[in-house]
Amino acid sequence: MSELTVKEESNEKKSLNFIEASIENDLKEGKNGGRVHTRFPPEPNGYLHIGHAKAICIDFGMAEQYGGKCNLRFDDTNPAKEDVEYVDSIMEDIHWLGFDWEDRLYYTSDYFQQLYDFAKDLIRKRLAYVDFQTAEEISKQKGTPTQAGEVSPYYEKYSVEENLDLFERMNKGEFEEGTCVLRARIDMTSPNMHMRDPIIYRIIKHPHHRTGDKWNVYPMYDFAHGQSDYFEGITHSICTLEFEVHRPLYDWFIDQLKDSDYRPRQIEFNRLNLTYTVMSKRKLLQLVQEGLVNGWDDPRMPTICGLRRRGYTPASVRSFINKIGYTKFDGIIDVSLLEHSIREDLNKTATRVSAVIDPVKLVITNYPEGQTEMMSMPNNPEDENSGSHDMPFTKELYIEREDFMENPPKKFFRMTPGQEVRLKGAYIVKCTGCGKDENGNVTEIYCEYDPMTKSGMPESNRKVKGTLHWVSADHAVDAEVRLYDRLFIAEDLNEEKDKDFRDLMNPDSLKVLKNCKVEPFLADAKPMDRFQFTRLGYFCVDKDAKDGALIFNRTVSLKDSWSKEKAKN
RNA sequence: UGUCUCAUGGUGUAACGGUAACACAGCAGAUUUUGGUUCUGUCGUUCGGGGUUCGAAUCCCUGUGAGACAACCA
Repeated sequence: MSELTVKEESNEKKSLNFIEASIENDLKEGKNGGRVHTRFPPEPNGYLHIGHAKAICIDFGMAEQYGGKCNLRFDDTNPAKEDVEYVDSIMEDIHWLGFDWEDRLYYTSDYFQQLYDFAKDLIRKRLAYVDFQTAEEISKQKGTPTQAGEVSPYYEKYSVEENLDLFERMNKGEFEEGTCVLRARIDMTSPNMHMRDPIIYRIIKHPHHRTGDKWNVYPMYDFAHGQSDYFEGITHSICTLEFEVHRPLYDWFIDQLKDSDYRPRQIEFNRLNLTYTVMSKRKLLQLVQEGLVNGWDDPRMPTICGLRRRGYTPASVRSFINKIGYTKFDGIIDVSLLEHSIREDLNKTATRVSAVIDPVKLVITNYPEGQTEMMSMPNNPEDENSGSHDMPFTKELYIEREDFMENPPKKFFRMTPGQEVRLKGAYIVKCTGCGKDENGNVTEIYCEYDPMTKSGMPESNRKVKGTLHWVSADHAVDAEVRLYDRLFIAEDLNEEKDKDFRDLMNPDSLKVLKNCKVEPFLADAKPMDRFQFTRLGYFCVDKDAKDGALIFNRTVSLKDSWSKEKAKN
């Protein structure tokens, strides 16, 4: 489907965002030999979400736009938290979005030796020292944002040779986790906390998913990221705003490392927040682990795999990212913009089919018993080349229960006694009444059809207020339909600081309908196939579906002006 | 009583010293064999106070508000 249409939306004229402006400025000044080389650096400790999609689009997008390259680099400096499980899913998600790193797949662990050697250089230059204090002591000495830190008693305790020896012994495993660390020697009085002799190496005796038990010391993020950029020849290291305070440290290490004019530069943009959902890895993990959702790819999750299973197309996600822009303002995007993006895409591409999700029987009392007519239904009125498919029409049909009202409010244009409606693609019928059970529930609806109003006949052009979708009771196929709604009831979860986000979950975020009737054309639909259920919304076949057991996920409903009208009364 | 960053309609984003605009959302109407789509119209915006300038959303000062930073996480 539209997975392959990657570059179609890039040709529209747009003003430059601040990242593009700054890259173009670097280019104009001839920095780094006119190269643009970016990287996407996920930590393999969770699944990618739509916020990462934003990062992926800018990282790969800038490279593409300026004739450069973008590396994929797994930032695997903490073996205690990371796992190969995540590596594969991350690569799958990037590819699904339509981006490719070609042969440039790297791991920060590829540079462990270089980083280790660089750390020893710093020791030799007296710019790093081994500190045997506890985490609490170090933290206490670090001061607070408003109060300077104090110099560590280990600052000058050992000679260069002793520090070198100690660091090597740390790596040999002679010390237990937490007994000592290697710190860069910068400035304990710096107003920037990150410059107060940051820890650059700590002992972790947990096997690494790629290097096994080769190392007992692992570099911290700040000591790995910028240097890895440098080793790979990255020119623009684009990341989110919370790393802004780290930039002086990023630059400090690069200064110690560089031996030419080349230098990578960190640029920070605003992270994506969406209304009615959470975006932090920690909270997403919690939802999964506590069984509050059905896994990382639960269609209610803002994960890439969740959106995929929900029925979002890569093109729609990219178009959404394209609309929200990159700035330094920390705002929150209305999910309705995401929904608009997928409707916009699917309206052009999804085949229209008939499905009744809350069926009630409609009997056409004057239609011949046992007769079946095949009605031709256009696959997509938005696309003349999309063709059509046939749908059987019989005396007994199913229609939506909510499309009938015995005593309707004003502006109800659907089935009600005495009123004519059109059965889409078939005949105009007039409702004559309904049958009820002993509790007064409608069990059947009766109508008469006008044989002269079959679609295509001149009389079918008669003005009728309402058009209903239907399926033949004799031919309908059973299906399960899963209706999804927003996961949370609060618009901005960040505003609800005093509440646990789990208490703000929407109890109706998933409704499973088991007794749905779909047209026979759908009988052999396959997982991930996308459709528009006429008048209802966009749906895709869930991966749990099997032959003979159809399951559909609602991606998004159609816009519904009737429900708004109804709400007014 | 620190450092850094940010502040434009309800939500985002543009305008780069010269008429404040675009998208989404909302509202109203037209078209429609989907109460969908499409089309038209409409509502509504520069955080406050000073200054520079013929002219300020934009530059300067100041105030206010918001976010980030005190993990041996990334």
